Amino acid sequence: MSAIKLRNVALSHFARYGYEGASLSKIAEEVGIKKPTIYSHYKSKEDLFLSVVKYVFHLEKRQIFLYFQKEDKSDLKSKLEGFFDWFEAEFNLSDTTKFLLRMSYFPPPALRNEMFQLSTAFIDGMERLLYKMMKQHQIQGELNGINMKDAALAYLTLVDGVIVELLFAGTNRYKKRADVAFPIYWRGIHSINKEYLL
Amino acid sequence: MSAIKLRNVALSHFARYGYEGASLSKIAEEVGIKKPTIYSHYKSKEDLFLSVVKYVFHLEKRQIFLYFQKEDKSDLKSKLEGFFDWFEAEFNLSDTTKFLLRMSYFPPPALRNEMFQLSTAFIDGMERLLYKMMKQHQIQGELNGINMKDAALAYLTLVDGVIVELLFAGTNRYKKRADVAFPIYWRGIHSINKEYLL
DNA sequence: GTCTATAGTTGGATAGAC
DNA sequence: GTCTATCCAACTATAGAC
Repeated sequence: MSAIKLRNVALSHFARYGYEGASLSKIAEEVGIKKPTIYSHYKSKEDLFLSVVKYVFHLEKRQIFLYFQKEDKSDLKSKLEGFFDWFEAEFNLSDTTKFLLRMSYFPPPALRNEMFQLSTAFIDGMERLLYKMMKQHQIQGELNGINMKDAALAYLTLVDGVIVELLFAGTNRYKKRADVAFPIYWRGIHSINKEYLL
Repeated sequence: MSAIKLRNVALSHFARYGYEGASLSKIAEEVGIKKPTIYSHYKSKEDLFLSVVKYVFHLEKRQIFLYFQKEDKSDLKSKLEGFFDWFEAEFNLSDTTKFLLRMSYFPPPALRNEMFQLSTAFIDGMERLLYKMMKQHQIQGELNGINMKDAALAYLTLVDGVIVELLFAGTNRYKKRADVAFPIYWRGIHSINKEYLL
């Protein structure tokens, strides 16, 4: 009954080597079973992959939701700013995020449509979550006169821009980007001075 | 003498299917030659790949340099803002950018170090190019009191955040991100009002 | 559920004729 | 430079014993 371990090892291999680059032999080897045993759990490589995909999307959504729900940093700025540190820790802890990013950006061609729908739904969910949260802080007076939908979308853009640096340039450059770009974003959504609109 | 066509087809296949997913048989088929003929041009798949990599980095650097050098939009804001439209056109025209992004984010494991160095150098070059250009506009008085290195880095972060949306969500969402996030960035680097620093 | 054995295909790569 | 023919290793997947 190594179904869970199998899924976790598969996740890690897909994240590191891609769908085509991942080998069922090597996955089985790391799990400690023989290759044909995989087929008693999943009927094909695609089946295994899709199982991992669904698991990862569910997990990631939940994790991010929990982060923003936490009460220890109750003001919005701390939450948005602190997200980068939290994310880096998550990223280094497991391969789920790397898997999610890789398979969203470059899905196996045969599963392109399914992946597109899943990742679009995921991003939409993030946008709604952020929007809802920012709206609450607007009522509390922290974000007067700001277009919340734009602010949420721009924040997601910022997050993506910082994260891709983590993918291939490592922790140091990631942190630098976050430290530099977030304050500019934060000032950008607050400066409603018309002088700067053109 | 189909060396150039071979390189272009290989580029397109690596971009769409990844290093492992690309097949020399299929590449040869699309070129209109037989598979062993590839080996009269390149001594291995890795060799073909690295040849494409160097070509693409050279090309991309040159393209971006030329865009920012152009004189038709001489003010900085137009250039930074117009980059997104220009980039989208480039992206849809060929697979070079997709190749570059894919192989920078998720290089073939055996070539991880080489790719890391190449993409780091590329990004550094972009940062210097932007910094230099912004510095000129600062002298002209367009960007008073702004930390140029930070502004350049934040702009690259913005660009990356917008581009990744193009990778998997398509043109519409890409444009939306650019339209929403750029003005916030632009205001962010201009609002030196200390009220918004904390 | 897990194994051994193996089918069937495709992968990258080479030898040698033209 | 391009081909045919071929090699060998690796892949996904299946059959059938335990």
